[in-house]
Amino acid sequence: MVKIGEIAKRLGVSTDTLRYYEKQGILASSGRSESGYRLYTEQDIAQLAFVIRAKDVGFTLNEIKELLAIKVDKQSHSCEQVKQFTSEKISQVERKITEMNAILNSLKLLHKSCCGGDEPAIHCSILSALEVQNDAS
Amino acid sequence: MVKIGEIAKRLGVSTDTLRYYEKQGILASSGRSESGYRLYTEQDIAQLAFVIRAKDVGFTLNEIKELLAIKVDKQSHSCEQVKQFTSEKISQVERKITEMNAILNSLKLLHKSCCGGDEPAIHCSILSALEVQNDAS
DNA sequence: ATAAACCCTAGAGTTAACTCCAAAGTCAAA
DNA sequence: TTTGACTTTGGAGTTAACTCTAGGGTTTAT
Repeated sequence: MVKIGEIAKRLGVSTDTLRYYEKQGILASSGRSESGYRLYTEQDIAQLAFVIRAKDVGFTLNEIKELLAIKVDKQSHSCEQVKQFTSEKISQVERKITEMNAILNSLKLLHKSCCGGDEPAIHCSILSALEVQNDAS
Repeated sequence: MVKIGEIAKRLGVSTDTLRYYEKQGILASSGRSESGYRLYTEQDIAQLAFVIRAKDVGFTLNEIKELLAIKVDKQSHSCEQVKQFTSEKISQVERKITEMNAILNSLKLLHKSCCGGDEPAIHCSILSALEVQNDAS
């Protein structure tokens, strides 16, 4: 059980952010000390790491909340609901990966062909790189 | 040369957003009509498509502006600068793709193992899926 | 035992990225 | 020719996700 400052430092976020996430229902601490300090478990840290990763690749906190909320039990979601929801999210992530790869290819093309020594620098902007891709497709 | 409404509809953004992007130096129209209407070329549309894609995968407008600004000419950037900058961005995108794949794997695991009929539903949350991944690594 | 470094809450302030509004000019169709 | 759908500008308003401040309690190192 670690205090808020420790987990903040370990994951590179501010303590304010952690309290904000708690308020938003993203990540509550597992408990409190006698004096009211938040105490986090390793599980909490794993969850927070997931949140940060998901945020970094463009998910909103609300979407992340939905992801974290996936559970199968009597009260909340049925199996079917979970299957459906995860399917949608899988497609969404796969689409993002595709888009990311397109951007990556543009950048690589740019990196490779821009300054080719004697050759004319024809592909020296993202846009010209994009054009080449479009031509190729 | 198409008007702002046309390009907005084709790319699924609002005309307000396009004017906002212009103000931010992300994408200016190629010209204006007699009456002052913004006119866009197919090139502009390609550029805007890139902007939208980059935004969708988590780049900020400022980062996108940097990407679009890459050019090699006497006035602006040297070859070395471009090489350096694109290298950094390539690493960044590759890291994002890795993170995205981690999330994708969690989701797939969840999708596959959550509702396995008779078997107990052990991997029924992102967190338990994450744990399995951590155990495996 | 006291200063420094930590933690608490409530609420105000900030930034990015839109989004909306008012007032007015332009264009195509009936 | 006038109605309706477009466009213009400038500026105000909104939302998400923090970030900061004030005023206080707690822990730890010296």
